[in-house]
Amino acid sequence: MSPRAYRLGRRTAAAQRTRARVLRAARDLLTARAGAEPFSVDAVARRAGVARMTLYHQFGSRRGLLEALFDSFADGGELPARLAAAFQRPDPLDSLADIVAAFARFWDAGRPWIRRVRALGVLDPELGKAVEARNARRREVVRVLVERLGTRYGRPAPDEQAQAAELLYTLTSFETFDTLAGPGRKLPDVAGQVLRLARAAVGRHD
Amino acid sequence: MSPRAYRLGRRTAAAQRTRARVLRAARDLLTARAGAEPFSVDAVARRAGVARMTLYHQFGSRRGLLEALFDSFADGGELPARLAAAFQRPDPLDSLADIVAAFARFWDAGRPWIRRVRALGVLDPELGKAVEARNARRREVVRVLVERLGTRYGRPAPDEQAQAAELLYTLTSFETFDTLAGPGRKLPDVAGQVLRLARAAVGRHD
DNA sequence: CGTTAACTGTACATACTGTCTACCTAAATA
DNA sequence: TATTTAGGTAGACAGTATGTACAGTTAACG
Repeated sequence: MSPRAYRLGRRTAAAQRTRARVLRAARDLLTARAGAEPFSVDAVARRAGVARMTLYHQFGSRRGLLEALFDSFADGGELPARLAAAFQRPDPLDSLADIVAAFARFWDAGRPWIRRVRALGVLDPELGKAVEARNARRREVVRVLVERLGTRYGRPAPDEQAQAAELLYTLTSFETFDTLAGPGRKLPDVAGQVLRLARAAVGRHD
Repeated sequence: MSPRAYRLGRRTAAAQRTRARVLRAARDLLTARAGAEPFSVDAVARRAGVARMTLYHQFGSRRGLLEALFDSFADGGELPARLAAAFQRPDPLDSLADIVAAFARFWDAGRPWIRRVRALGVLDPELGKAVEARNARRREVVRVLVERLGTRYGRPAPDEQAQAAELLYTLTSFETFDTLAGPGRKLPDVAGQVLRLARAAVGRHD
């Protein structure tokens, strides 16, 4: 697909490396114990072992850093592959189960710091837009799924489909997972509970 | 030195009045369009028409102000009365419906600023404790309800009851309501959707 | 070798929190 | 009436944060 850029040069390579190091430091800092340490540009820079100016040079601003962090996580993970695999299932109810499980894994992997980035997104409207853009993808995923369910199991009224999509969107949200998981629930248990509700949301109970 | 007995009459009345004015200003500021204006102690003071020092004098700190704001909302509303009324219903399934409706109303009334206070609670662990304390009440509400449902409709295994309580806790959370309501859904519609899931959560489908 | 760009160091303007001190004023009390 | 008390105010201050400006260093690149 994309031709491998074999002439990219050591300069950009090094730049990408520091970029990655900074993002990792930012993630670690956000993950750190109970939010005791405030998330400041300076703290991230110190943790990454670079100058504060490097951050502004590379990300433009604190917000830019957070957006880049959010993007790196969303793109870097294996969520897209898992979602694609879920849609391969012949029975859309199986797809639903896989999708719920995929999001549960996804949220669980970055729980402590995703929670904070989202909180920052609520407080900073600009950052909030970036978060919302990611949510739009999930919204599309559930919309397509509901469509398939309608085709397979009999199509309900359009507004009922829309309602089902809204419910699935909410059930697969980070907030639902985070609240339900609480301080120490096991991942499969939580995913199972969400799936039960999700089946109810589309009118297919156990 | 014998501290003179100083019974407070009109003074506390006046103090309560400024207190209320400040809290109102804080609420309005948090509600203000899209969070454009940052929530600073100074901004609240200006909006309330008092000196910044008055806020520190009255609430101790920015966090104290936010906690007071949160408390004033929780205590001042009609939620407790509605919950009490809900528990009067003979059929616990009717109680469930009323409880869901009560929380939906409650969250809807302060949606724009509750969202921000909760975000601030995520970022500030101390403030988060205050928020969590309020959630503990709701947790107790759903626990008692699940207990009643078990008595009335046949008691499931203890861990199933615990799971049902967790689900109801999540479904009645602000985050669920806020996500589901989106930008422009009608309150009764959202409450109805949540109720459907809540009934599924306790094993009572339509 | 000269150019370019990542990276750095320092200084600076701005804004916010929180503390301190002194002060004014009106209510409450002796 | 005289005095105490507490709510509210004003200004200065320290500490920390973001973000900008600018000059400097270093190493890859043509």
